[in-house]
Amino acid sequence: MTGPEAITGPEAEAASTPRSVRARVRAELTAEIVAAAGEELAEVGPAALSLRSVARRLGMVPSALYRYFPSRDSLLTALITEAYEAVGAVAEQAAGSADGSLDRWLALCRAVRTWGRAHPQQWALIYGSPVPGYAAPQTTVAAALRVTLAVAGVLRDAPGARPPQGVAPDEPGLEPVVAPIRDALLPGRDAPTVAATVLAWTSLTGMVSLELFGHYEGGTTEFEPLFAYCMALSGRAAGLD
Amino acid sequence: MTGPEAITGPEAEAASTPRSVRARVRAELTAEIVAAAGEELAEVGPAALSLRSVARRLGMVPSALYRYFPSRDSLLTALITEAYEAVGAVAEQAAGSADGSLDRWLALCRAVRTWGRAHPQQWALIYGSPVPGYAAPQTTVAAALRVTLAVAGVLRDAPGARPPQGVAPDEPGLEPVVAPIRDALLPGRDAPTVAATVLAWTSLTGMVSLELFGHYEGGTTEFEPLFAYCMALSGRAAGLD
DNA sequence: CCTTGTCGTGAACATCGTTCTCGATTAATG
DNA sequence: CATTAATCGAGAACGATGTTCACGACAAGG
Repeated sequence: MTGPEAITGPEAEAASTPRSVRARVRAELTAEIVAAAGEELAEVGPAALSLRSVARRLGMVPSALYRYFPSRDSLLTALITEAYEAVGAVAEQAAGSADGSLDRWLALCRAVRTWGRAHPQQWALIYGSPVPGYAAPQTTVAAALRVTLAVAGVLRDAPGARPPQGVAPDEPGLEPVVAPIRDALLPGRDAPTVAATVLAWTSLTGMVSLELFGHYEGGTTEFEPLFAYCMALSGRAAGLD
Repeated sequence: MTGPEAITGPEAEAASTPRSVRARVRAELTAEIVAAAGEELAEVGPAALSLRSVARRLGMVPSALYRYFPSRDSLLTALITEAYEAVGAVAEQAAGSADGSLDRWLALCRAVRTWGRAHPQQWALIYGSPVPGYAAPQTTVAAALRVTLAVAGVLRDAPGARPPQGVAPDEPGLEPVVAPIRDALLPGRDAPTVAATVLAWTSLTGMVSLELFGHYEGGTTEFEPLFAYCMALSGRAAGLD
């Protein structure tokens, strides 16, 4: 439940400079395990990820893994944070390599979709249904925040904060729901803009999930133009230009 | 892979009038199994759904279930179609019990979300990540079409077919992607409207999934106003009024 | 040097999906 | 009605899974 730190003892290896030799080889092996688990994940998917096959891949005996991860769930946690960091990184990079808020948004969307198509199992791991008895620990929500922040970053320095078009009559009770999101991500925006931003982010993950999970069976034609058009639509609704 | 029909033999019980006594008790027991599996699903979720515990719940021995379902996957298939039918039914009913295309859309959205919150495991089963080695058979895609048709029905008799506001410059290559969707669901609409409809449907599933899968950690405040506002936004963008 | 803690091994347990054989019971046939 | 054929449930078995435990081998620190 708490990740590998729970069994490393008091040494608290701060990931930068493991003091003893023991601690360093331990850190290396831990990384190797995560890497092997990542390969296994990419092949068989999250639900079928078997601790024993990860051990086989490393030439270890299954019980040896328990010196590094207290359970299969904690190994999954490591993979989850890794996946969040990966998609967050490509989102940040894409958002930084374009000019104009709408183009930055579109670049981010394309990058996220490309990453998802390249790593469908990791996508399923973080945006699919949660694994059975798994409760997301704090470390994963922190990693998940990274990609959310990348999205918010694009929206934050939009030029106009132009209120979304087609605005519905003010929904009563919108304000209290929107307040925590605005404070965390989009200070100063009005409630409709924040809502439109949430909708844009939701559309992005929803569209990629629908495609990856096989809910779009409209043939083999290239999906990209529809995706780009829809993301442009949602971006404009959120005030991008 | 093919469902229970694969082992019932040539009698082809047409679900209406099982001829022999044997066939009737068989149909009843099959229904009981699906019901017990549904309860189990609601408690432990799709990935942890155990064929043995379903058998225990019924006081049977595990191997006995194989007289009715050739594998655990086929049992999952039955649950999947059942879930699709259920959410399709509530969507149809909600869409029929309101006037005005936007209000019908909002009623449908609220009904779908309510159903999802009441049956999160079934939601995960159909809109979450697909189970490991599972390939959706034809029967499930037919059932999935039902809710899609309900959505399209609302959009179809929208008054204006008013082109979505904030329309982006015509994306090249939009037309061929949109064509099969238009032919199947929204004959006569222009490409931007069809795209906005896809976006609206995506936003609905995406928003419910995000909420159910715990990706919205903005506190315990009531999510409903934000949901309703966002769905109104996406509905208007698709030309509803 | 010797103690202490870490690590890999191997056996074990409970659970899972699935297959098989074996009586028992029911439906169809002469 | 008697006999044959089909269906069904029970139970044992196989390989696989996650997890726990006791046991040695080894390095670190006093």
